[in-house]
Amino acid sequence: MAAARRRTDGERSAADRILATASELFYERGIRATGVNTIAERAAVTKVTLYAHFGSKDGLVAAHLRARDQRWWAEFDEYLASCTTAEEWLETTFDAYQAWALAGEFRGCGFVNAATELTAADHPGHAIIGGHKAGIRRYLEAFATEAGCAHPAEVAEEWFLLLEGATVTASLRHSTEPFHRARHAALRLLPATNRA
Amino acid sequence: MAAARRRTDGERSAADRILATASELFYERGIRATGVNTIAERAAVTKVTLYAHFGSKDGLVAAHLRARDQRWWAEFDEYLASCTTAEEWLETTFDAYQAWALAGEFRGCGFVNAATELTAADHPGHAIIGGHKAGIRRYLEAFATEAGCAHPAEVAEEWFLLLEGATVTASLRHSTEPFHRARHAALRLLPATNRA
DNA sequence: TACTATACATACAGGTTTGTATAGTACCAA
DNA sequence: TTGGTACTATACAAACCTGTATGTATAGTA
Repeated sequence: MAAARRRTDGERSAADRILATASELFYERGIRATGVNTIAERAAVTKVTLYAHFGSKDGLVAAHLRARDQRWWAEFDEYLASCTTAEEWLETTFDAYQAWALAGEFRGCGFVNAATELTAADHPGHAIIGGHKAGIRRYLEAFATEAGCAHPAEVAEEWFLLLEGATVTASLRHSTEPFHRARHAALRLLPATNRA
Repeated sequence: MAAARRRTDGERSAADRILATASELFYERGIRATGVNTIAERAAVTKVTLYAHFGSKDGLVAAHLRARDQRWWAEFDEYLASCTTAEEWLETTFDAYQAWALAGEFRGCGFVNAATELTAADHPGHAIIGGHKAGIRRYLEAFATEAGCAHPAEVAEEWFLLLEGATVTASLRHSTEPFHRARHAALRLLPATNRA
């Protein structure tokens, strides 16, 4: 029937378009609230193509989470590239979260939101989400170790809890002030365990 | 056709059964994932009765959030009834959260989960959720004031962020350890702002 | 006795969901 | 020129969704 339009040079592949569209809609509207029909339509792709690439909606959800994880680390690393001391890293981490919340429609952590929607305990997404969060905690622990904390794992965990709490609260309150407050608390927790 | 079975003495009304069932399923499976058909069936009630009482699914969601808020405060107040000093209140607050996470299937904060599912910004649920969280913050601020903190609002907010972060993290990790860690951090944040 | 409230049963409308089946088209490389 | 890849278009199955229409039965109250 209609033509399979030949993809011109700078154009993204169908798979790329599907994944980008899905990531956007899954985050902004939620996973259950976003149907594959809508994704296919917005990506200017047929449902057949979508299923050929991702197998199922759950497969697309997993791919979305993997892609989001990659994007997250790329942006985060770039944000922290100029830091030198551990204190600077720590502060900039909270600033990075705040900047992220200011850019575009903020709906909290996409991984946490996905986890609450994926009620099937064996969904492949849960492993990706867990890995993402574990990675952040390792990152923070490296800061704490570098800062010479006596118990780096514990301080890192406390920073992590502040970041998670600030993310949820900033989303609910439509404000970035919680990140500022969390940063303040994190700095106060740093010397107390360590070099007092 | 079949009888409208007369409710015997100790038996709950249809409305009560609907609300209890909905609260259970909305929390355990999520709001979008729970259909009104399922709720009616599990509550041993017809869909017509459900709609007569709550008007719409959104109406039922709002009623569920209101009821959950009431239950929450009742349990919380009871848990903190025996406390006398502000420090004791603070510690017991974190213990109460931990105990809550241990009882039954823990899926994080039902209000936060609901907020991420209710993508319509004008859904009546959002006001209830916001009120619930504001109430907790006020409670914490009262502790901080009683403890003689110089900046009670700010310390209370930091405790609040720790509680929120611990709740999300405990849910994702299927562990209550985050509450223990959060309590530890909260206590370290108490004297630092205040009576140092 | 008459009225009202509450709940029942059944059926359906109209839409959306995920996923598949079938057939046709455009391009590239051997 | 032939075959493979990547895609399009349309149509459908089967289940589920929210919400309503219609009629019936029971119990308390005036």
